[in-house]
Amino acid sequence: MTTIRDVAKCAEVSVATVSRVMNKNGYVSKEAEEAVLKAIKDLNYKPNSVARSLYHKTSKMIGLLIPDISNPFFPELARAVEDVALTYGYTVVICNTDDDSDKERHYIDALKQKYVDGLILATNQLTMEDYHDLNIPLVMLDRSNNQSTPTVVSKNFEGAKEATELLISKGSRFIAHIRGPYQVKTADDRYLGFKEVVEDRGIAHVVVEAEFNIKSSKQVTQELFDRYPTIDGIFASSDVMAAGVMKATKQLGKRIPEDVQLIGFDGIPLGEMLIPSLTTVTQPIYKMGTIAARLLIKQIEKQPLDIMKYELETKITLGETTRSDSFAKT
Amino acid sequence: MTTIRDVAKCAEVSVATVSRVMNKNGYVSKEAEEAVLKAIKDLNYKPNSVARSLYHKTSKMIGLLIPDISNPFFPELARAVEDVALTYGYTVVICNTDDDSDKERHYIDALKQKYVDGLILATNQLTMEDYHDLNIPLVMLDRSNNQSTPTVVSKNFEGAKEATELLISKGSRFIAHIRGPYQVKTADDRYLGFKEVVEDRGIAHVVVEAEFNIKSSKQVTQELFDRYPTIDGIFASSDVMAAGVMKATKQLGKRIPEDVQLIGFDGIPLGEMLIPSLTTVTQPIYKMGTIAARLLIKQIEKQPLDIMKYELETKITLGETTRSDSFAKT
DNA sequence: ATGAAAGCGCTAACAA
DNA sequence: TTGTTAGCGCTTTCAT
Repeated sequence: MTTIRDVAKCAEVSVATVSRVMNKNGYVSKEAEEAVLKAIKDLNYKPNSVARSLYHKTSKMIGLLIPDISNPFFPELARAVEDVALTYGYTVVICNTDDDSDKERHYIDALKQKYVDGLILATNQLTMEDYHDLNIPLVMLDRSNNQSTPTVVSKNFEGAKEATELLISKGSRFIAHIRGPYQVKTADDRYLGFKEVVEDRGIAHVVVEAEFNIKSSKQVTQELFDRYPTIDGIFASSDVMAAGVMKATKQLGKRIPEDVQLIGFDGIPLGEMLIPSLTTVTQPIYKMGTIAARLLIKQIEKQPLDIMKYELETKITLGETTRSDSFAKT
Repeated sequence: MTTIRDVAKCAEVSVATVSRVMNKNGYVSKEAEEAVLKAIKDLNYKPNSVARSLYHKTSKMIGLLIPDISNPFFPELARAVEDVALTYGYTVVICNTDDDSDKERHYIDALKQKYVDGLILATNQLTMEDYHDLNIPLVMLDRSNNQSTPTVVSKNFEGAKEATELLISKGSRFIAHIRGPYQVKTADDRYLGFKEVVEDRGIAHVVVEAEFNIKSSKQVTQELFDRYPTIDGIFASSDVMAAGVMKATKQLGKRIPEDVQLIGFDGIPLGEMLIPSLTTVTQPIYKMGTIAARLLIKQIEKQPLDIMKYELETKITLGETTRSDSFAKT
């Protein structure tokens, strides 16, 4: 590894001068600068970022904490964060917490010891106090929690309302909502949106809980139809869950959308791949990731934040799991 | 941030002693050790890994270079690598290269400057010489390239043969293979397996190229049926591609598996979510990731490698896109 | 058994 | 304009 000393020797100047030309600060004569630049090139010198980190107490790294990269909601988010980070010269470290507080704590410790410059939290098992004590820039992504930390979420409540209204407008009269885990804010907001609409409209409904995976939602759906065979509309709290619903209804011999209409939430690529393709509430996932990344980098670079809480619009993506002709029922 | 000096002061010993108890080497008296341990606990001291890195020229970080985390083949791989890394105390940095050599080079440079201990390459845009010059432990994952670097791949050639044979045994007589890009070794091997079987058996066939994404394969499939309406079997080089095939056939009014049988490759969770569920050649993706990670860590820790090239078995997963009754044709 | 001090590669304050 | 040097937090050699 060639160091700054090698460059200094080669260019016949001091290390300070080399440092000055690299960081473009301080006075350096034209000749000295050229000599240094040439030496850097000749030796193919790359400054050692560890040494830099040690001095500056920063690392040009940001941590992204997510529950599980295998869950198809997260790769796109991660990709967005990385793309933005790259353009600002940051490296992102993705950590899978499995919604386990010990893992989360472990990763946070490890990252702090590496002087990470900031954290994007798409998971939250710790208390806000814990997070606050970290004393580094933070952004909450997808799972909001409090007011004081910059947050990026989509309009889960409104999106859920629209989803429910869509099912009703297309003729569903007994609607089930498969909600996500109780602790998860996102799942709660969607549930509340659903609840408001069905209650307002006086629509028969039932709510059951499932995990955000296909297996759980499939099983829950089976039990649901066991008890309530006349359900004619389902709002699943995520697209992956909706896929589970489709599996279950297929097995039960119910037709989608003729017998049961289905709408998901998220708008991940999977939805389009399904047959029939999934009607869903699309979140701007990539955009959420980019905003979160920019918000974090702004904090790191001590720029003022104009907006603390981004609530992004969702939009309905019409697929084939809802009927095209309103009110028709086969 | 509390440093080793604070601990030393608190325990009334020198920093050398503190270092000794942390690293469990050198002689330390019982009393000194206890005092230090207590101080560490009291101050909630966490050693600074950047300083450590600077001295040791290692970072306990490994880099994982993949084309794109949004491609559903990679999250599980990444997850496996991370799980293993975690148990050995390593942090993994995932980098999306988009199969772009500049990006790959950029990331490799950035990682080297951070003293990453090793790299897992699930992408390869650079020459073997470039990789070799890096002079750090390497593992090639999924995309093998040469002999001298430890490699983990699955039996693409054999898997492709089995896939093709399955289609034939279940009655397909005019088979299309949608292969992946020419430069990709994996795609080549699968193509060669296909070719061997159809030629040996004298089965009518056609091969077209597509990218490893749904859009490309959908379009290619449409063109395929335009020219060869009598195709009755398709072997897609990946599951995502197979999803594209399903989309296209649906649109063309062809039934799967009655009119056309379909088999994919990979065994990603998506396959099961599809309706009908996908018959595919399942690779042990998670296992590949864990082996690659262990192989890398072994090298980093200077342990001998007993096997340089892992070629893992694939297995056929029967879904609903192939017929259950051989030779039956509706 | 323990401490003082040099050094990992870099930056910045201070001197010249 | 440039060089010398202390120091970022840690490890390890060399004295003691």
